[in-house]
Amino acid sequence: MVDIARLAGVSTSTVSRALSGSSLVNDETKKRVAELARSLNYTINIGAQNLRLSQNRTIAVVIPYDAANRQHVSDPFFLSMLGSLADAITDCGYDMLISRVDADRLDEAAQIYEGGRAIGIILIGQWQHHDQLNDLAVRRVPIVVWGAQLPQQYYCTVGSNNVEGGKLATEHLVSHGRSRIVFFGDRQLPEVSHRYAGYMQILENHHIPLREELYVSSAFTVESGKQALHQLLKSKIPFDAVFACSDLLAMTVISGLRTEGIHVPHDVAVVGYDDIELSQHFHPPLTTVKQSIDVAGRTLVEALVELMAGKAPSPLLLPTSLIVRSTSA
Amino acid sequence: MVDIARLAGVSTSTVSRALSGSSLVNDETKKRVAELARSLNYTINIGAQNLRLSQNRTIAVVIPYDAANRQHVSDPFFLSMLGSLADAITDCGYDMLISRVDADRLDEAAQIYEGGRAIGIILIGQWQHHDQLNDLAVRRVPIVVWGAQLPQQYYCTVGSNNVEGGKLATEHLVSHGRSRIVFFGDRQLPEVSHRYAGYMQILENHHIPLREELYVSSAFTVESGKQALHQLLKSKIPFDAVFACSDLLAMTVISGLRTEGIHVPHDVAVVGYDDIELSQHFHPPLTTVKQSIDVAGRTLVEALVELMAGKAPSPLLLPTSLIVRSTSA
DNA sequence: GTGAAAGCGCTAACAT
DNA sequence: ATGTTAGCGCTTTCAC
Repeated sequence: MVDIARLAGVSTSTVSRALSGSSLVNDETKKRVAELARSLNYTINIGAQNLRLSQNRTIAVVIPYDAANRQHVSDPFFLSMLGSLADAITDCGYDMLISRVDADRLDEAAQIYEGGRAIGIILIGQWQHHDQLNDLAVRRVPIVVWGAQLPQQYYCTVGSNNVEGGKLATEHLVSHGRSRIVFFGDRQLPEVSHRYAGYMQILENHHIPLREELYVSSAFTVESGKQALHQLLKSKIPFDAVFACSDLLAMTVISGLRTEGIHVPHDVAVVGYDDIELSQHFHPPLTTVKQSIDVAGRTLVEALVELMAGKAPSPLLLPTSLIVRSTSA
Repeated sequence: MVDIARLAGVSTSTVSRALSGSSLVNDETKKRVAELARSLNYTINIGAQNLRLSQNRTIAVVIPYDAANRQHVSDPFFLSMLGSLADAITDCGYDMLISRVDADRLDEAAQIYEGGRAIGIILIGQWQHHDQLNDLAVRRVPIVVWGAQLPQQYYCTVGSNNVEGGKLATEHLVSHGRSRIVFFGDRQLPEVSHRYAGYMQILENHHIPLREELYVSSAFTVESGKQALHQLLKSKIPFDAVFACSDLLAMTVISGLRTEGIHVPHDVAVVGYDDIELSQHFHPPLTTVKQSIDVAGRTLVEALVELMAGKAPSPLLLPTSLIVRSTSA
C-alpha cells in the first residue's frame, strides 16, 4: 500500500480511501490508484484490515474426531454436508474454515472464536458431547450444532426431526406386515436415540412387543456395520426387516444379506436414513428417510447468522420424509 | 492481553513471553499468567500475531464453480477429496480454508494468497482452465492443482495416471471379449482426455477399430449421465461394454440399463473410475479403476509444502489400479 | 479532496 | 527477569 501511495504521489490514507470507494476522493485519483493496484497485483491485506476494523468474515466448521480411532471423515452424508455448507457459507459472503478437533477437547473449538479466527462456529457431530457443548454456549461462543435437541440444552441445534423419521420408517415397515424389525444403529447418540424413540412408539401403537435382541448397535462405518450384521446373523435371531440409521449402513446390510442368500425385500425389508444421492441408484433402489442436505446447510448458516446478530434462535427441527423405493415393498 | 498484564502486575511483553513459553521469564510469573489466561478464557489473537510475525498457517482449498450451472459440489469423489484434504492439512498443522470461486475468474484465487488470507492454494477441478492456472503460477502464487499434467504447464499438478487408468479399464474389457466399448465422459476435460488416450491406445493394440459413435459425452453429474445414456440407447448403436469416467456415472449407467432390461455384465460390461467407498456395496459390485483418495490428499499437501519452501516439485502421477468386481466378469 | 497521526493486538529488539 | 518502544498493514478521526 505504501508503494502504491508513493507511485501515485499520494498518502496511504488516500489509497485506502480510494480502494474502499470513498466518495471523499477525487475520481481521477481513484482511477490512478485502482490502475496501479491492478498492475501491481495488489490486494488488500485482510488480516490487517480485520485487525484494524475488529471485524472478520470467517465461519468455522468444526468436525470432532475420536482421538481413539482417528478415523477420517468418510460418511457420504457428512461429506455432503460439507459441500452444502461450503455453498451456503459462500453465498452469504463468508469464508469457511474447516477445523478438526479432538472430540474430548471440544473446548478447543472456543479458541477458534476467542482467538478471532472466526466469528462463529458450526459443529457437525454432536455425538455424546452435550456437556462440552453447553460449556461453549455458556462461554458465549456463537455456535450452532447439527444434531438433536436435548433437555437442558443451552446451545442451538439444527437437525432433522429424528423422532418423526424413526416413526416414518417403522410405520412403513409395519404397514407392510413386518413385525420383527431390527433397529440398526448406536442409540447412545442423541440423534439415533430419537429415531429409536420413534421406532418404539410405533411398535407400541401397533401392540408389537419391543424386543431388546432386535436392537443391534453399530457405528456409522461400513466396518462396524459389517461386524454388527455378522453378529446378528450368527445369533440366529429371526427378523423380517431392518431399519438402518444411515444409507451407508443400509447398503452394507443389504450387501451382507445378499451374500448370505437372504433376499431383500422378500425375506427382509430394509429402510435407510439420509437419502444420499446414490440411494436411488442402488440395487434395489433404497427406501429411506430423507434429510434435505441443502436445507440443512442453509438453515445452519441462517441460525448462526441470527445468533451472531445477538438473537437467540430456538433449536430447529427440519422435516423428514419417507422416500419409498424398492427395498421395502 | 492488556488485562492479563494488569491483573498479573506485569507488562504485556512479559505476558507475551510467558504465553509463548519463553525461557526468559520467571517460572512463577509464567504460572500466574497461564492461570489468569485460563480463567479469563483468553486466547491469543491469531490475526494480530500473524500480522506482527508476517506469518500464516492457512492453506486454501479452492473449488471452482461454473457460474452458468452454479451446481454445487456433490460428486462423491470430490467430496471425499475434501475430507481427505481436511485430514492431511490438519495433520500438517495447517488450517484449511475452503473457497469457491467462479471458474471464469480463477485469478480471484490469487487474492486469497496475495491478500495474506492463506499461504498456499490447492485447487480441485482443473477443467479447461489451463491458461488461467498458468497465469497464477507466473504470478508466483503457490498453487498445486489436482488434475492432469499438460504440455506448456507452469503450475504443479498432482493427479492419478489417467492414461494408465484408461488402459487398465480398456484392456480388461477387451480381454473379456468386448470390442464395442462405449467411452462415457467428457474428453474436453484434461483428465478425461488422458483416459481416452489410454482407451484409444489399447483398441489400437488389439486392432479394434475406434468408432466415434461410441464416444458419449457426459459431464460428471447424474442428470447428465442419464441424458447421455438415453441418447445412446435411442440411437440404437450396438455396444457391449461401457467405460465410465466416474463411479457415479457408472452406477447411473447400470441403473439406466437395468430399467431397459439390459443385463450387466451379461449384455453390457461396465467399468467405473475412482473406487468410491460405495462401489463395493453396489449391486453388482462395481469393477473400477481406483484412485487412492488418501494418498491424493496427502500428496497434494506435500507438494504444496515443498512449493512453499521454495522448491519446484515436479508434477506427480499417482498410480492407479484396477479393482475387478462383478460388473465386468 | 488530501495528509498526519493514532491505534487495532501482538512481538522483538533494545534497554535495564 | 522484566519493561519500553517501535512497527506489522490497515482505517479513520481530525486538521487543513
